Amino acid sequence: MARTTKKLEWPAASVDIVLLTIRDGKLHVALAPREGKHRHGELALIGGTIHMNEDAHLGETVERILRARGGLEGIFVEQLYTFGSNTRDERGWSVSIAYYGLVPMHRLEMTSKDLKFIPVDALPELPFEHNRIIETAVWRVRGKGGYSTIPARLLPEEFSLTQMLEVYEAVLGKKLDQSSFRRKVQTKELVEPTGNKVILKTEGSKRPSEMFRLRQADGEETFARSL
Amino acid sequence: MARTTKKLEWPAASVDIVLLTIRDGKLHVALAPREGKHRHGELALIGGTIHMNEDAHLGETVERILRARGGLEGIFVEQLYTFGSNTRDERGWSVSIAYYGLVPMHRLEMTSKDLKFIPVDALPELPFEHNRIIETAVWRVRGKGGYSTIPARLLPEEFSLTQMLEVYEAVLGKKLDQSSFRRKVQTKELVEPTGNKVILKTEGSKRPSEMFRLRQADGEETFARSL
DNA sequence: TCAATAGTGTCTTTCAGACACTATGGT
DNA sequence: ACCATAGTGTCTGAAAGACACTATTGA
Repeated sequence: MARTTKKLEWPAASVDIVLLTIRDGKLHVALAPREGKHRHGELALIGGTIHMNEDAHLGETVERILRARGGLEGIFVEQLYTFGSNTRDERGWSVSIAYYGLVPMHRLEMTSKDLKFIPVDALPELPFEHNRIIETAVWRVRGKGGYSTIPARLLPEEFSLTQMLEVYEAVLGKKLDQSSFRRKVQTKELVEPTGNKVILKTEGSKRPSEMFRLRQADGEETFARSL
Repeated sequence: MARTTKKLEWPAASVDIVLLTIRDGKLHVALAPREGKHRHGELALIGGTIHMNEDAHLGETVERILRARGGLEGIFVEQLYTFGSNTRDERGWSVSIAYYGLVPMHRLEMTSKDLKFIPVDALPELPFEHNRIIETAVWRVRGKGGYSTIPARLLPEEFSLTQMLEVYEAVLGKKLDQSSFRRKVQTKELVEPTGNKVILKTEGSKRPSEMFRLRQADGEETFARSL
């Protein structure tokens, strides 16, 4: 089919990661100033190209990028969507394989110096269709995610059910009933007690909470229903 | 970062489509013998490369491929997942942006001559990780899809509720209760009557069925539940 | 009037949502 | 004893699953 046997040209391919976390009860996304020469210094999603000699598969590209960004390892990451067109990058046809990741709140600080966390509902105009990519990630976490244990990945290893409730409220953007939430989470055995009791609220703390950890979800099961 | 400014090499990128349909009450996938010189004649998913001069975005690549395959237009297609590694194609690093599509049963015949429809649970060994891609598509349709109106895209424009029930049974791989199914589908207003009554079963037909069409789903809403 | 498929009614169980209640421990 | 937060009990209503029932037509 190719008219000549000259080497095929492929579209530029990169991996972009929508790193989400919670600050002040609201979802934030991590952005960083671009380092190369193209659009140098502009805020954008963290990302990079596939290093064909180092990376065996896309997952390794993602891990490498996260490691380079200040030692983020072992966080929850999932592929989001692949965006490709001849308009999203002025240099020509490009494909962005987008992932999203959830960073536990307490690990915010240890991430690389020049990451900026911006509330997802107050984003500036970003290059390369990154606004759209972030919207897609938020939509995914709120939709499919809101009814699964995925948002719990925003919590520290050990957490109280009140904290967990608050994370779900932040993600879904609405108040939830405490009683129903506890019932669901416990009867479905999504969490298990660690045996510890801790007083959490910074001031005016009274009764300590039972602490829980996420029960190893076999394949991130969703808590949905049937037809 | 690049050691020299020689032109960057990008991984090979292609789009592969898992075309699903129902035959004899079971899910089948469309495969075609490969046409290029590499692995010529081997059965594989339909797909192709991005034509950077013709295709404005990935959606157009998909549409072009489907058109080339015997005039499939206007069928339901959705992006599935992107697979990328240095092992899935022996020629080197490659990325496959996979889509899945649902072909209404009655349009089977008009598709290109050399498409073969194989039951998804009786696939031969396929090249390029295509088995895994098909598994992912089936898993997606059964999971997320099973609780949405997506499987209804396997039906003709106009269908009876019994036909619809049968499609869902085929997709989910289990019997469903007729009464509950009708209730759900009607109270949620997923379908609307066309006003026609038709006798469907080829032989020994008796009472005619009300015919329905899919009500234009605003954004393919899922019928799931809450936390 | 019978055969065959289309379509309905109703009971039970499950579970979300609402909301009032009790429990614990620091001050 | 009091207060703030942790955690429980219980009622109601919606909807799924099971299953028996009625309806409509052709032959």
